[in-house]
Amino acid sequence: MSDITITRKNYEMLKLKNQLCFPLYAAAKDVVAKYTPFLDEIGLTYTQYIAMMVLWEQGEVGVSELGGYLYLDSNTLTPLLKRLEAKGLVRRERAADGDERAVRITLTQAGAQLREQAAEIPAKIGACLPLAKEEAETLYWLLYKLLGN
Amino acid sequence: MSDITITRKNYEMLKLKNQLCFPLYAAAKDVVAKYTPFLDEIGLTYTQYIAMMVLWEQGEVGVSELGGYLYLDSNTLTPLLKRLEAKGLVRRERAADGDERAVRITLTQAGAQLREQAAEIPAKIGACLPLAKEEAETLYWLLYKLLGN
DNA sequence: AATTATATAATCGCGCACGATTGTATCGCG
DNA sequence: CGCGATACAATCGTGCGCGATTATATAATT
Repeated sequence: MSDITITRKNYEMLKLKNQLCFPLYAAAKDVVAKYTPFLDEIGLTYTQYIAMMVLWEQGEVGVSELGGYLYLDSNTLTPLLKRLEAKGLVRRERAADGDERAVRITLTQAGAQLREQAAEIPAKIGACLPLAKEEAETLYWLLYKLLGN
Repeated sequence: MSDITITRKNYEMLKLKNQLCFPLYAAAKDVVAKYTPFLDEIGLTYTQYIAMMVLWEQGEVGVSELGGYLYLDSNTLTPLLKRLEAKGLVRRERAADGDERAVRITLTQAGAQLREQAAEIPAKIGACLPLAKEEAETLYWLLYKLLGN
């Protein structure tokens, strides 16, 4: 082993192509971008869409409960939910009887009805991702493992 | 098969847990968050860090060339590079002789020296990701396939 | 040479993300 | 009961991302 190898720093790991995080970062942006044309049709952003998905499934949630599903906090969710409220898709109200701190998010009729159009999207996205079914399942599994679940 | 199965819409695919994109989105944020304490020590954000990585490797790049590596455009990069310039890490200059449209990004001495501290980061990150080496390699490969490469 | 097309970076606007703080309500404990 | 700790949502500031547009310089075409 030469003196050079010993004394010089090894910058190999610092190259973009040797990083796991970079393709993760880039692929996440890329896939969200694939949603955009479909989400534009129903007037939602990607983050608004996943928030609506939780509401369609749960019916009613609190802000921090929603944040638990989405890995987001009130600093992101409060303005986002206000925008969904402005579009007439959700209601935000503090229970008059119960805990005055908690804000309950519920679907309006328009918000509930939007589910029907949204239901077309997963299949459309699946069709334009360049992964075989088995690869998608492996990726799904690895991502949840990376998330620590 | 019952009438209900035929007439009702199937919302199964619309559930968060059946989506591939959501763990991708969440894991990307989560891993970037793991970088933050290390990047704080050298005063960079994650996006600034990957921009510096390209510069450390390439020495000198144009704005759109950099965008080609990072999947970003001038609308994101111009203000980011101005912030790196304000920190004294890069220079932005139009060639007096050549193409007056192109902006060349070069490292200052401080920017070049920062590489040494940054070189510690990949190993630290690798150590706190809950994936075995082989899993990380599979994930890496699947992400690049998803990116269309 | 004049005109049109293309390339390049910058600018603008909006919606996230997220660290940090604030204000209020509820809970736990003595 | 009182009071400190905790929970909850909102607010604030900064930095991305990105669609859309703009300004200018270069290239291509007639």
